[in-house]
Amino acid sequence: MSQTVDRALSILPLLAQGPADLGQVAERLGVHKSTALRLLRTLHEHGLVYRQEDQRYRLGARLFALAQEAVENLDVREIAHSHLVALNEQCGHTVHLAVYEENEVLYIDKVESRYPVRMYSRIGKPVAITVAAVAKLLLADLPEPERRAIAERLDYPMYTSRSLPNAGAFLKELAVVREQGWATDLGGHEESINCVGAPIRGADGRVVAAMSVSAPNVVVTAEELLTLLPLVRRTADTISREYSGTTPTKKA
Amino acid sequence: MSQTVDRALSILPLLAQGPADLGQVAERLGVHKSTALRLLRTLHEHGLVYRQEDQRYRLGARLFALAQEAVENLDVREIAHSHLVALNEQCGHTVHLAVYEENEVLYIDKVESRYPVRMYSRIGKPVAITVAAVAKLLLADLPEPERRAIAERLDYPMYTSRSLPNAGAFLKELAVVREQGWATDLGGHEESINCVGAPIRGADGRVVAAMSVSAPNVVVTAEELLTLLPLVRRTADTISREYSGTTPTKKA
DNA sequence: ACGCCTGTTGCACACAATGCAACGACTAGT
DNA sequence: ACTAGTCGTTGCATTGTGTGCAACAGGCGT
Repeated sequence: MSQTVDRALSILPLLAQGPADLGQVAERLGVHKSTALRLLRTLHEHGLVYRQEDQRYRLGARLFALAQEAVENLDVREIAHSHLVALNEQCGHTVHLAVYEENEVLYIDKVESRYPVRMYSRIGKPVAITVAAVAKLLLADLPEPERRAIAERLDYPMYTSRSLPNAGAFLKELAVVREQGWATDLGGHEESINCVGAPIRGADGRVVAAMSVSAPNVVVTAEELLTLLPLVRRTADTISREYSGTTPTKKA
Repeated sequence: MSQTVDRALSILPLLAQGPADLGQVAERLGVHKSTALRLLRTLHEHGLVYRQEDQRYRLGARLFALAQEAVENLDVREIAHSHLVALNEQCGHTVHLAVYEENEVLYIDKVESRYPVRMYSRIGKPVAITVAAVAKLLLADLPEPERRAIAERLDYPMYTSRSLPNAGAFLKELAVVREQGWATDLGGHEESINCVGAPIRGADGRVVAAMSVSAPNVVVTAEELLTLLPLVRRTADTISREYSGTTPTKKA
């Protein structure tokens, strides 16, 4: 809608791929160097880009601070956190919390496994949307047309032989998840990693977040992990209750 | 430098404090509602703001993703990480990695303590700049005029009775740190928490990052923590060497 | 049904962002 | 050492683009 801002913001994902110098930025934006310079300067003043010693630009510090403040303002996250920690202390495995937003599913909290073998993931990282247990839970709750639209639009990378291969299989899986009220990912993303997840619901019953417990085969088998399901569901329900009871608006 | 972009970017920190509706945004920017609307729309298209059900705006998902990609592109962090993990496995305490950028010191990596009592911190969060060991290390290496300028400009909150109270004391402490090549924070931020830190240097000898080990009194006394100093310094030096040896530009 | 509040759209005007060209700093090549 | 080339930076005229206004639409409460 606003050309100038649009151009300026396009610089961010560009720099996310790695540092770039003025010429590169100007070229990839399709604008004159002087224009790119001014945009970069403005971004710089706001701390969103940083100029390193070799004069190239990269993303700046304030971006972290912003993302940080943003994530801390999410009510679900704040309420859920202590419960996730408690769950982790009981079972010892990695616990994740995720939300759906604008066609993306992303982790907003994580409690690390206490076992030496950890799975790689990080808060803020987009989730493997077609296979992760939390993604299934979040998408399964969307209104039917939107769910279908997204399913059609997605790519279905075969991370492993057990990844869901296409929109049909995915939608079918979502139907199952929706029906049973919990979800799994048994080696669909990483051959040796399994997850069990449950949804967190708001006062109106809509799914607002999803949580899961993940563990590699070498620590517990899929069957053993599934025995944790009642515990996971109970934790999710506890969080749901607490979340629903919250006064809608908090502080200023 | 660019008015439009400037205004648009000013919205981000504003929303970081919490969700706001169109009117509030327009008012706090000092522009017409229609202007604010267009700016917000542009931000929205880029995923930087999200419109929640009650129509209010808050920071969006892509912000996380950007911050995430950004932090993963930092060479120091990538190189240091495995060493930090190794150090954590040896001593069991929380290990931090921080950098200085544009008047701010911020954590860019962290390995959690294996002890049940953990200190609160989060990567992306600005560091308590006047007391943290890593902050002292990073500021101590700045050229004298800049160091002095920053010291004068800072606030000196008395987190505890052992916090550094003013610019004079701070600069004196920095001189000591600079001289000895390591730093501590003994209860200057949280009464019961101590840290020992060491600098990581680039090929030219300049400090590019700083690392520290933190532990609460209830786990180890300050004296015991100080016995880890040689280990911390050795780790920092190892990282420095590896970092200096890196080819300046990596991949595309 | 009415008024009030908030978000949204179309439009004319003015200003602010743009591209150009010239300059300065720095590197590399001969 | 001089030149040719590259890259970042600045001042300026031109116009395109962002702006505020005023009118409209939709929701909510009374």
